[in-house]
Amino acid sequence: MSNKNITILDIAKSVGVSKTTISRYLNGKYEYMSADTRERIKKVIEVTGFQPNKIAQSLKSQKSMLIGFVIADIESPFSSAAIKSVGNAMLGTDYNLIIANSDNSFEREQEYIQSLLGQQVDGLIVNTVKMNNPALISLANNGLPIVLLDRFVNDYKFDISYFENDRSVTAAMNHLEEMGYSHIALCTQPHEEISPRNFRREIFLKRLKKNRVENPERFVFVEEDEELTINNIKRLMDLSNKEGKPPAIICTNSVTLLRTVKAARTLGLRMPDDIGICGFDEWGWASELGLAGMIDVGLTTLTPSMQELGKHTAELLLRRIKRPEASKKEIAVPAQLVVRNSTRLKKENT
Amino acid sequence: MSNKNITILDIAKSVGVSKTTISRYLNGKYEYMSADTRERIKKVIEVTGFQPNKIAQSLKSQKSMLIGFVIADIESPFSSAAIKSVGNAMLGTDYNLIIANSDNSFEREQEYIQSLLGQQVDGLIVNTVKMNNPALISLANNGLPIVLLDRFVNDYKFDISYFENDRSVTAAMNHLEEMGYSHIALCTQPHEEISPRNFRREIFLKRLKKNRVENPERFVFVEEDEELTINNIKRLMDLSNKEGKPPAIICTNSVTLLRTVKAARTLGLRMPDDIGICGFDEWGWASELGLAGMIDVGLTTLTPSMQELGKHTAELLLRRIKRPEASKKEIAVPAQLVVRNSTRLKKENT
DNA sequence: GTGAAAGCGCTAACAG
DNA sequence: CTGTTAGCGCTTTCAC
Repeated sequence: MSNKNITILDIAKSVGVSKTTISRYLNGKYEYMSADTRERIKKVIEVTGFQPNKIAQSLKSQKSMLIGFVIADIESPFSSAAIKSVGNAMLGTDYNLIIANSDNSFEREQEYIQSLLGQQVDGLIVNTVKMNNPALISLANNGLPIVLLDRFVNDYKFDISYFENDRSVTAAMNHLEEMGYSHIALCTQPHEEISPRNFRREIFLKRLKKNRVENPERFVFVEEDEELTINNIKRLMDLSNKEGKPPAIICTNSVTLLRTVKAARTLGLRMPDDIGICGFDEWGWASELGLAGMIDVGLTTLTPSMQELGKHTAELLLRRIKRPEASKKEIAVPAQLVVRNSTRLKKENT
Repeated sequence: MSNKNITILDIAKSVGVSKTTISRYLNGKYEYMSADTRERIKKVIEVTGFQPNKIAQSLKSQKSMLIGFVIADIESPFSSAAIKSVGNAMLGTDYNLIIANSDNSFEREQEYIQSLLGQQVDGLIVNTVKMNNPALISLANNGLPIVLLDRFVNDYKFDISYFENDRSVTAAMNHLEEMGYSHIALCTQPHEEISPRNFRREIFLKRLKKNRVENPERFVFVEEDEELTINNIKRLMDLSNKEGKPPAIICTNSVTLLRTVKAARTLGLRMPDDIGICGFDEWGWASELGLAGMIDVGLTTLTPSMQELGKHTAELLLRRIKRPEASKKEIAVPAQLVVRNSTRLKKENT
């Protein structure tokens, strides 16, 4: 905080005018002063390198120009890409981002939001941990600009930008069935309170039911660690061995995707013939570099544009801040199915 | 900023005491009030959900509890991992991070720092774009707590946490020579103003000179895009074809590493026999998941602990804030050479 | 054109 | 134990 402690008053004295005039200068109200004083003020400010104290400005103006960004798991590539893209989208504006990592804890999410409110943020971007989130609803009702990131909250319409789930999962299912894989499993993380995971799971189950797969719940793998992944893959292999056709797995995010590929490798299974693996990939920069194409034989992915997600999120929030009464908007960002070798089952295997 | 606008005064009235008492309560000075009033204050605060206005607190206390974090390129995996790890290290503290992305522009770096100073940040973490940075030096001289992240600044001793370069590059060189690769090249990005790139380049050149390689500068590839990478690899292949032994490349960060692998694939070159590729890998999250092991045949990497880097950075800054006069510290975080298939040249090729 | 003064929400002497 | 008061650095009426 050691901003040389030079204040508006110092400048005023130095120029030989009052605080008021300096303040006016800072706020571009040049019509209230002579060209001469304006010029002199400019000089002094340049020489001294004076920076107006935003804290004091905020106290008066009731605007902090700060946006709170609460992310569920800063360790995941989704989050990195989200920070990057929202950050980029905020660039032209005067807003700064404060990042908080709730680390998948609802309690921490609550705490951070409280702390950010204390910080007087002008708005909040929340990648929430919980679908059931009355606290968030009440904040929104109190007029705090809030935009959700990818995850919905029950019983209230927020501004939100999210990845389109329905067509994405369906596209992957279509592709895998066409290639001739036998059983198809969905590999996800605990989902009770996370909306996209729920959506994806439901779409998947609906499809299996349509296909008259009995007891479809068997094919939803909820995994928290590698050991579980390995066991699930083993089970799946056993099932499909009886069919004479290999199985496939759809992973609902990049973390599970990598974990699944790693587990398959550990088990000595080769893609695409022993097993087909594909999944959502939100690794931002690395998507553009073609990471998925370089992993193992090349991974088939559902690749959404993180840049777009971030851009929409930022825009929604700025719009909400500017027009608190505007109607809520939900923006779906599509994910593109990029077919690579990991699911290109050779026809003779079918 | 719509914090329901409830202030310390509202609480005071509601409890029937003065602002002072509320303030004391907020600051834990319970010895200044009766157990009874304390209890009543607690009740009212809970009921109202009152949050003290940090802006006002900051104005008084001259502490914003905000740390500015200026990153050179938020798109790179290094940055994501750095944000994550510094963020984690700040968790227990009351400080919040404001992230600014200078996007490799020195001008933007300057602007952001000014803006953050205006924001009255209590300290700065800078992953600077320029070794030659008098502005940063003058800020430090003015008593602003500053910690550098990985990149040094000339002519001034800052607190800094950085990746150890000397032993890392040397270890990679030793390994590649042992495996029997002919020419070894270093693949880097423009480095004039970036200290680690300079260091790594110098260490590399010194080694080549020691090996009596003529005109060693030929083997430093400074690349900005994929096309250049492809051309450089072609040149290198031509050179080593004459030797009857394949060449190898050391990449100085994960971006160049991925680009190089991709280019080699494009050229139809297989690792490790046609070409050996290895490099620094700072992709944090993915390191733990073993990404490098999954790319192509598995990449040999120099893997530093991002967690450690972030932890040290945060600690250095907090220490500097607490003890402005403490002597400066430079902390080197070692990178571990992890040998994988991409450089395991089969002996018969030698 | 310019300035005096009040006040944003909070803290910290100083008095009782 | 509790309250009065004077600011923190800035913006904004209202007067001149």
